[in-house]
Amino acid sequence: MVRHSVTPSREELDHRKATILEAVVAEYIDTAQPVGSSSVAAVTGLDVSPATVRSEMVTLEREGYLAQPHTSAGRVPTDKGYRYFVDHLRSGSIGPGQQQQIREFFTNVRGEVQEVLEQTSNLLTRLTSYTSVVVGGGHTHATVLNVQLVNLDARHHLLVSVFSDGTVLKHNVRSDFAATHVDVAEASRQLNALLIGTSLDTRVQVPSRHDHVATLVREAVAELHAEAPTFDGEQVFIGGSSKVAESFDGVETVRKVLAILEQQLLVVTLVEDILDQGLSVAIGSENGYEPLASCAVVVAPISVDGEPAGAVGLLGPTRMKYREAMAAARVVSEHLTRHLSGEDERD
Amino acid sequence: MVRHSVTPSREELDHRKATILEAVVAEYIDTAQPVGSSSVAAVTGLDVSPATVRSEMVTLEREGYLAQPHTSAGRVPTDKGYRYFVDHLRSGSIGPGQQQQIREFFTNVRGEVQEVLEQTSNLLTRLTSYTSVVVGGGHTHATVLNVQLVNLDARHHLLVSVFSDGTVLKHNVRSDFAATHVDVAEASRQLNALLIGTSLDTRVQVPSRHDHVATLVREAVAELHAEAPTFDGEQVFIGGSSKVAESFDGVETVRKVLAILEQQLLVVTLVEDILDQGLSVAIGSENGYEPLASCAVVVAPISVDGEPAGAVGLLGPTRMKYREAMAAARVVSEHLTRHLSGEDERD
DNA sequence: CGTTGGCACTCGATTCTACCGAGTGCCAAC
DNA sequence: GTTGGCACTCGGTAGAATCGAGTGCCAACG
Repeated sequence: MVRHSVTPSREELDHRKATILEAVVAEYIDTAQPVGSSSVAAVTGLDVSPATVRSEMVTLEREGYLAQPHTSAGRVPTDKGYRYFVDHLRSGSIGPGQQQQIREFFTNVRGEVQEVLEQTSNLLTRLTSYTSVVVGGGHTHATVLNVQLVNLDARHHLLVSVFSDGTVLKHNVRSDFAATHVDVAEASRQLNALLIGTSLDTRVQVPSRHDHVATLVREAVAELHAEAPTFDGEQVFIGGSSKVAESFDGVETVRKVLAILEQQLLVVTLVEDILDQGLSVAIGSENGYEPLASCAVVVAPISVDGEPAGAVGLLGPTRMKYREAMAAARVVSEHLTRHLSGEDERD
Repeated sequence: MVRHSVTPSREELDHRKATILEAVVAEYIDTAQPVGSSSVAAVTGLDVSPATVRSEMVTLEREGYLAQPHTSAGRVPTDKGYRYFVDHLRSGSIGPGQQQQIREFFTNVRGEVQEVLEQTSNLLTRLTSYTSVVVGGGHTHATVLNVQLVNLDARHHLLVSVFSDGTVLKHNVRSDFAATHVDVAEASRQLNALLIGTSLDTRVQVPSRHDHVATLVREAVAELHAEAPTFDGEQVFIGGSSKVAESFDGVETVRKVLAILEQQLLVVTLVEDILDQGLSVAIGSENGYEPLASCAVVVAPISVDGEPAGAVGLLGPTRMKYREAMAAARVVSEHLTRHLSGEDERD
């Protein structure tokens, strides 16, 4: 986590400071109001006076865990404060009702991977009422099971390729000449011979002859391999964008966050950056996008047959309910991993 | 639309009333402020005093075209007022810059139909800064060009079908028995013989034998035809949802509208309802969804080879810039129609 | 020395008042 | 039918007063 890589030497706080900090964060998450010393004194089991709490708070503020909106208001957690809170969260589990809901979902869900991912995104939103993100992809190692070249008309053809993970790709192939059905059928045969068992990054020996069939084959292979860089097939499904309007109050903030969510590529990068850092939560500025400074993103990786294959994520305000969100993301990602690895029957 | 069915006899307004109404609507769209009699008197070429305008306004209000937020504020258009305005809009055209932008877009865009539609949605948003909707689908009459059954493992197979419009569908086919490659290849052959040239609603004669191959064929055909009802393949692409946050001020309104946009099926229905009524704009309550009461939706149909094939739409506040929005929707839909009908070269 | 109660102080939020002015409705005169 | 005149309405804004939650500081206490 960030703790290892980003903040090299993270100080620990003594028990009392930690308790106070956690109380402030918890209450602020709950109420969205600056938290005062007296309510902290009341709620913690510390049995100290507000005055003592205040003097500790001064320290915590100096060390960057807390902030004051203005002199003589209560304290509000900083990103660093949230970070401490999250890192010291004993990971909770989710309610039995939600357990049930998730189990039900995964026993009933059927259909294409994409649909499953999309539905999963909706599930996460229902579970947490935060905006959810499901990134799927990374089947780079899938191999070709079958390819087929199909005539659309004399000069337009469609290359359909089936991969071992069930993905189907299609590519338009044009020819400058009118190709006969026989040409196409023969090209199709050759393509199969050439490509079956290869993955997209395998170099294959294409015929160099100049007849129609060879040209078709070359074109088709070129088209297919042109896909390689993007084939990762990263797909994003975003659910519950309307929750953004609930999570943030400034219309302007809502707009900014929505604008980010619209850029799907950016969302993928965001989620993967977080995972690459070994994090499971990115808080405020940690996520690296200024418009998302008031957001926290919870992520959990998914894998297929042991290979990383995407992630699920939840986006909410920095004062999000971390325990619930993290638990939901974790449990769903585990189910999804199992589901995609084929432990369930698919339609 | 609504005019034909809902408001059977739509009265015309005399010239002066019409001018005043239009001035009010135009200014309100521009400023979002209630419009007073004097500014109307100043801006119209009518050469009448504010007092006269006022007395006309009283009539317009009684007839339901205008409303007052409160006594002694200016007037604000009602849905009916906007409706009159829109119905009497001499349809404008779009700026040369935008023309250019659209032309450029359509000469450069390439790739799958879906991607084109998605990109088009983004284009519309860029052009108008309203949320845009592109509904594609309705290739019900496409016929099968080629099908292919592929082994995933002994009991899981993938049926890949290519249609005359370039669509590719895939379906999982399970067998209770371990199918050999030979079985699958033979089933594949038979499926081709059976299905090529048929459309999804064509009944085909499936073999009734009980051997492995026949069972596979039956399963595959069943799977494929199960798709028929939904095959319409209605797809929605929504662009610029962040614009919602700009168009409306109440956070609550923003939330409601976003929530509607999340339900893609609902969006499709909405757009199609409007088209079915022969409308090109639905204003406020006309669209039939209470949460969209403060929205206007501009639509324009698209077709492929003469067949209706979806629509483009723009969603904004009732005080949207109708002329621009309608022009943009119309022009883009025309381009898209031409593009999808194959008048341009595709990659 | 850490802890505590006491206390003056700060400053956003709330309430109240006064007031301004855009815009209306009405009416008498043209 | 149109117009200028005029009293009236009522939302919006500005300023003043007040409130109170919460702070910082300090002296006293164990």
